[in-house]
Amino acid sequence: MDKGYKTKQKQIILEYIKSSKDKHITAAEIVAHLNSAGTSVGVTTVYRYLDKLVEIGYVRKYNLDEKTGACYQYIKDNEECVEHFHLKCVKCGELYHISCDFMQGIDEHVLEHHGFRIDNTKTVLYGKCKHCHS
Amino acid sequence: MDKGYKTKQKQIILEYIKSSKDKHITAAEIVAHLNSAGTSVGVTTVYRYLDKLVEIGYVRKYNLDEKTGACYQYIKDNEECVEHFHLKCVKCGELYHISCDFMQGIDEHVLEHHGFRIDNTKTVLYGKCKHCHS
DNA sequence: TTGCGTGCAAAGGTTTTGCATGGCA
DNA sequence: TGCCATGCAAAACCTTTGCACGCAA
Repeated sequence: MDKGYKTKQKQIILEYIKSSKDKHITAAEIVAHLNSAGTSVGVTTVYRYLDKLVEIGYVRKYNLDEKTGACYQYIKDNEECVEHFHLKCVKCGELYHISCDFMQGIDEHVLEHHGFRIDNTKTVLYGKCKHCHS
Repeated sequence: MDKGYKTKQKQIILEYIKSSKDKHITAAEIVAHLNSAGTSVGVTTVYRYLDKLVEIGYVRKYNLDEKTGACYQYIKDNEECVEHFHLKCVKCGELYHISCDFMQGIDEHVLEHHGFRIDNTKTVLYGKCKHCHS
C-alpha cells in the first residue's frame, strides 16, 4: 500500500485522523492539534502525507468551504462508508451517513440512464439538517 | 432586489454571466473575458458584485475544485436549474446537469425520511462520465 | 549508502480589505 | 450633496514547490 518509509510523523498524523474518523477535519486542524499536543509536525508534511493517503484510498478529501480549506476523513476501516451517501450540514457542520434502498438506487439509476458512475468516496450532499432548518 | 446604483461595470458583468448560464464560470474567467473584450473591470468589483448577486439569488456559487476556485452560474431565468443535480467527471472535468423524475425524488426522500434539506447549490456528485470509464 | 521524508521559506493562486477616487441619484 | 461603487495595492488565506538536511532501510 504505502510504498514509503515508516516515520514518526506519518504515524502521528495517521493516528489522529483515525481517531477523528466520524468527522471531517482540515489540514490546519491536524497541524494545530498535533502542535498543541506537543508533537510538532510541519504543514508541508501533513499535506504531502494526506495526498498520499487519498491516493491509496485510506482517506477521503472534501471541498466544502473555500474559507476553511479542504476537509479529510479516514475511511480505511470504515468499509460501509463506500456504499452510502454522506450528508453534511452546512450550518452546524454535522456529518450524517445515510444508507437505504432508495439512496442505493441512485448509483444504478445514474449509471444506467445517464452513463455516469458515481464515486461515493468523493461525493457529499450538502444542505441543512433537521436541527438547522432556519 | 439590487438596492445599489446601476453602473456600467455591473451591467457588463451581469450580461456576461447571463450569456454563460449553461456553464459554471470562475471569477478569473469573467475578468479575463471582459479584459480580452476590451471592457476592463477590476477583480475586486467582480468579486463584490458576485457576492451581491449570490445574496439576492440571481447567481449560484459552487466550490467544486479548490485549484480553479469557486464557480458561478446565473440562475435567475433558469429556474429548472435549482431543481437538479450536477455530475462532475473527476477525470475530464466535464460538468453534467441532470434533471429527471428519479433524481427529483431524492430531495423529497431525504427530507421526508432523513430530515435533511439538500441544498443543490452546494451539492455536486463526483464520478466518471461515459467517456472516461477506464 | 541510497533515496525518500521532513521542514523551512518562498512562491502560487484565489479572495478579501483599506483607502482614495470616481460616479449615481 | 450624500452615499455607494470602483480599482489599485496589499493583505490574508490555503496549498504547493525548491532546497538542504535528516532519517529509514
